[in-house]
Amino acid sequence: MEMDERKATILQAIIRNYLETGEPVGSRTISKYTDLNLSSATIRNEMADLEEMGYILQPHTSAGRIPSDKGYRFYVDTMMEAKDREISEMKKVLMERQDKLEDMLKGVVKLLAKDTQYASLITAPSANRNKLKFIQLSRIDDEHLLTVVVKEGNVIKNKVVDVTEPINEETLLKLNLMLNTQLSGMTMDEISLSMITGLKAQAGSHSGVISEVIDAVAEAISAEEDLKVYTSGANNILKYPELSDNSEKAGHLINTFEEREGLEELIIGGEDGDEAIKVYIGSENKVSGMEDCSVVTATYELEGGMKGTIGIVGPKRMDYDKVVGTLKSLRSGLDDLYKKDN
Amino acid sequence: MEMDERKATILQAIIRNYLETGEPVGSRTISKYTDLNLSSATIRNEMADLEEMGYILQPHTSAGRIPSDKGYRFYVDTMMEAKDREISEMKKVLMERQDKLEDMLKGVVKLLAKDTQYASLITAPSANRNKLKFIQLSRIDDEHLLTVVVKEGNVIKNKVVDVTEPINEETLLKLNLMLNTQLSGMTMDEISLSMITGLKAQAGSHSGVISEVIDAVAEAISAEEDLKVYTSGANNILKYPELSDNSEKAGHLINTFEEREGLEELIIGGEDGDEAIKVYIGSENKVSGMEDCSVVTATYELEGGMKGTIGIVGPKRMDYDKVVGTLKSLRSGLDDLYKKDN
DNA sequence: TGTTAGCACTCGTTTTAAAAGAGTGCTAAC
DNA sequence: GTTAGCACTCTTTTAAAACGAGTGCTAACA
Repeated sequence: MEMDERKATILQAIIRNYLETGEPVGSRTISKYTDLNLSSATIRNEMADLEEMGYILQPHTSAGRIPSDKGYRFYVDTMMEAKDREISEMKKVLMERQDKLEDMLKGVVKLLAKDTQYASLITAPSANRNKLKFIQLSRIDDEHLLTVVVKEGNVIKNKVVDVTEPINEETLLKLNLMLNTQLSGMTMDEISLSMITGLKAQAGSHSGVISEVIDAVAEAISAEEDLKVYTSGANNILKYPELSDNSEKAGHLINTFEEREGLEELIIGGEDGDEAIKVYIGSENKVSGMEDCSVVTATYELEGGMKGTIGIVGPKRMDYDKVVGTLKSLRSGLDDLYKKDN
Repeated sequence: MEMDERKATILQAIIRNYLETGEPVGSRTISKYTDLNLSSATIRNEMADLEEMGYILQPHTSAGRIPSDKGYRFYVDTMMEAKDREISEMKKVLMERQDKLEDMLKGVVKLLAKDTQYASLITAPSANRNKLKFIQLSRIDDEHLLTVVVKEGNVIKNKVVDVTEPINEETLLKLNLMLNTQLSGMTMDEISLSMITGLKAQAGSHSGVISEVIDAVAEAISAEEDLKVYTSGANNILKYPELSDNSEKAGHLINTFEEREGLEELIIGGEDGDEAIKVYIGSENKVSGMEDCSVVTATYELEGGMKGTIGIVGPKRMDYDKVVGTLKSLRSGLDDLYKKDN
């Protein structure tokens, strides 16, 4: 048995209808819905075929059909008609140009959740190339030293280092000079153990401080840490019975969003293909507890190679066309904006 | 009519029972529950009195009674028997002494939610006295200057300042010296407009930079901003029908926890009385959407006068004894720990 | 050979009625 | 002041019936 055009039309009609209503759809409905002019009996035959082929399922004997994961996949891959959507409200948020990136991201994710009615997340853009721009040691008081690490892209990290004996201003100047001469422009990988040993030797009695400073640098430079995630609309999960009926699972999902733990899984690992927008249906995504969800992700890029990800999590019957369209628009919106005025 | 001892005993029994079961409690139950040796009929009379006095309510004619807000309040104020609870698991988290305060707080709030089965929040400790310790300007590149502001308690803030024309190292040194001489040790209030004007004058052609730096200082020093809130267990709300039945309201609550907005309301404004642990029942707390909840808050203090708040949000029939006991223990746990080894 | 009308059958959902049960308030007696 | 008893109220539970959406199959049709 193979998928011919008529079967595809019927499958599409079934999915469209199910996305709208959330109810299993029967042959009679399709018979009227499509302009194929076929009787419900004929549709029934075709539906039996589609079921056999694995594109649709019957929840129970006397019910209509619902799409299977395979069915959704087919739809998304070949039948979807994503139109770019107007996202004027979000553009407005972008335009207001909060001086704090954080506020902007919070605003966007909130509007996204409101607009789509699905749970949403966004990660702060981060540069891949984690080069050290410069280091600055300053004396806070006799026991504490402040280490400021500035990375490429002007990302700043601080760490307070305890010192056992006071360090005078002169030594500090020397240390600063030494550190910057040797380390600026380096990436994590390029800082070798021998360099560290060398630095310590040069630092003489202050080698302990150097160790701590190097630690601070390592911490600052390792990309993983500051993958900040903002979320909104976890409560939308309650709106979809297929997700909220099992309150155990629903709670787990909500918790994931509240604590933002494990969400990285959604976002990484998708770097291989260069498709900017990706759809994961049901068990296609690996985050535990999200087997009944679909996830759509989009990567966006700001000037300077800063990349971030936007994600939408909803029921499998999410409105793929709409979501993909929205993300597409939002993506280019973010890009444009930053290219223009920064 | 006034509250005599017997009425109080009965009221207590009603509340205790209702906290356990969540069901309206009838006269017969109380007759057996207490050791007053009274028949259900007598209890009924007393209950009628208690209802008239406003301590209990009848959801409908043929149902038992449930406590009113006034009833809960009476219970909490005069009848509660909070015992300090063993919070060994949390102590363990504290002991492990995450080098990051953030991780520690996340751990604590998570365990707290798990232990109590209510939604929980904790704010990062912050010093009240927002004195400036020192300022450091550094050159990032020709267009950017880094401002590092260190506050009392070694809290650090950064800001990148755009400059129109390059500033050389020498000028930078001068500016640094100038700023620190004049500003360190100051609080927000003490930095007057005349001082700022003076600084600008001294800075000559770089007065623009000074303005920006002052802005950074103002931003860093204003206490309000970095009231970081960590939450956990919002999903516990789903466990209590009285909160989750109205999924509109439940969603709103969950959203509040997810986005951590408006939670400050719970926490501030309670500074007046010096009771460390406070209980807000139902409409006693002002956060919108929490009329059906009770909130228990505790303030904790770390060395150096750093203060933070812990909060528990649950249904009005929350187990006050347990929650207050837990918070009491946790509070002293946090205190002890930091006093000991920092 | 593909399409369709017709019909028996399945199975979840809704409706309806009845019964059960929990609890009260009141009265009258102890 | 306390309590047994009883009628009454309202919700919850249970059971049964009716409904209805939808299917699969057969047989007839073009």
